[in-house]
Amino acid sequence: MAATSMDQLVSLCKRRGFIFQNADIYGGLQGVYDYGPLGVELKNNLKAAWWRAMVYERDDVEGLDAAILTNQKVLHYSGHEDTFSDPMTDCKKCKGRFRADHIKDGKCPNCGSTDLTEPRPFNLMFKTSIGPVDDGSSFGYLRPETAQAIFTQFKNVVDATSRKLPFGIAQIGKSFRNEITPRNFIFRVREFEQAELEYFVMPGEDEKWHEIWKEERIKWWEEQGLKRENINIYTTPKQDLAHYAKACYDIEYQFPHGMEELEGIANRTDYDLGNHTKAQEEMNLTSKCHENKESTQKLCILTDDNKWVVPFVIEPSMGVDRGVLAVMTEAYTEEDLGQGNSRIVLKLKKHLAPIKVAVIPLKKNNEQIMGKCHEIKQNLLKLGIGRVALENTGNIGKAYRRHDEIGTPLCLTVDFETIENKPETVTVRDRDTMEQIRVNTADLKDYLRNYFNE
RNA sequence: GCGGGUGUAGCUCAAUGGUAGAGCAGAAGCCUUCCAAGCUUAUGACGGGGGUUCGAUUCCCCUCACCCGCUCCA
Repeated sequence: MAATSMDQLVSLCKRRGFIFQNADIYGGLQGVYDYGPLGVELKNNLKAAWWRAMVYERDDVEGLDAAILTNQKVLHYSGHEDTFSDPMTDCKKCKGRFRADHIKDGKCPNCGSTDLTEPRPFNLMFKTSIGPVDDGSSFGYLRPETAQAIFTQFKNVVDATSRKLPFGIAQIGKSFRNEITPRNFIFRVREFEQAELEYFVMPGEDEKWHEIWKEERIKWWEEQGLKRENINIYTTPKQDLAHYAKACYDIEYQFPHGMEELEGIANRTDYDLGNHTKAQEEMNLTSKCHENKESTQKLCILTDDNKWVVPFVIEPSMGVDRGVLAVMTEAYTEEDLGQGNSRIVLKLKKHLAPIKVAVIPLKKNNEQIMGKCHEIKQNLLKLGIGRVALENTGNIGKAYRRHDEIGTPLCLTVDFETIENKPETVTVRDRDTMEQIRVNTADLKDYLRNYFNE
């Protein structure tokens, strides 16, 4: 049974140090959160899993890490300046809010009232002045998506790597949107992290690749622990598509607040490369693009039969924070152990667990036991499996509960048998089954290596 | 931004127009103690600002944040 309310997760996140409200001591900042000691581990693990699947395990993807500050021209030609700035109008009668350009004849689309407020601009992009003088003459944007730099660096990447179609460029990083209403914990926030792949294909092969990526991504999410029954694939209706997309699948997940988007997989056609390319008239573009006299490059690639084409793009784009929320939601479990005894267990996949192994002394005021704990911890760190924690609570049962709650897959306990008997052994306790076995400390490294690599 | 709700310790919750209580967690210590709710000790809070009042955590106003709806979408 997964988490059923956001409150359960918010409470756990704060209590154990996964996620905090940003600027908490000053009353917070709307739609901005910070990742604490365990949250940063979990998030890094999720990003690493994505990078591994998207870049290392493929032969056709390169990585990129571009700047957040963005030249205004990039977002002008990308279409974001036009479409990410919506004048909004409120109906005073039914309290509805609508984009001003959706209102016909000055009437509210909902109730027909003509008692409307003046349209007010609502810019979804964060604008910031660049350089020492803040007179508005020089400004840039914080990027509203990581994708644009992949398009603007397309030619550089192709030239540097000699790639042929199909191939992709992957990037993980922060994006910023001035959301009208941040809501639902880390689900909709103003500063967030994306993991995006732009996969470039021959025009005409785009629909095939769109299907392939949809299946790939569902499979990946299942590997992160999400149950298929909690995932829904939503096909965006034509009229609701983003300005750049020809078609879009949303991978939705059953969050505590509802079935909502976790990842979008869009067919962006040749819209973006087309917009940012010069000499558009020579390019046989299928998209309606901004006329561009400022770009210095043709964003195209040579095919095997020596033709220059502007590729189509399939874009699987995941919200990293939403991913963290999803895997936590799925992993959150309350178990009844009988006799009024219960435990909370975060049944995270082991590659995502913030702490891989906890080393626990049976008795903390025994120098020999504590010394052995330190020794074992230092030894295990050399495995490179991730974070190994040394516990020094005096109560073994509480230590187990604590590590259940933060998802630590294995607890090693050093007891009197460890220091008194030969061969030297420790108990290894499994998070999900609570079962224990004794393992010879000489075999511990191999045991853990196998456990975490399987 | 609009409408509705909430805001007391790290977490979950009490009480009160007159010095704010508890459980759990956390800290130190005890216990040859393997699955929380044994023992001892110390620690910890009324989101922020203004007003009414002799006195405000409590009443009023503003503000900030969170939750629900509109909206949005990674």
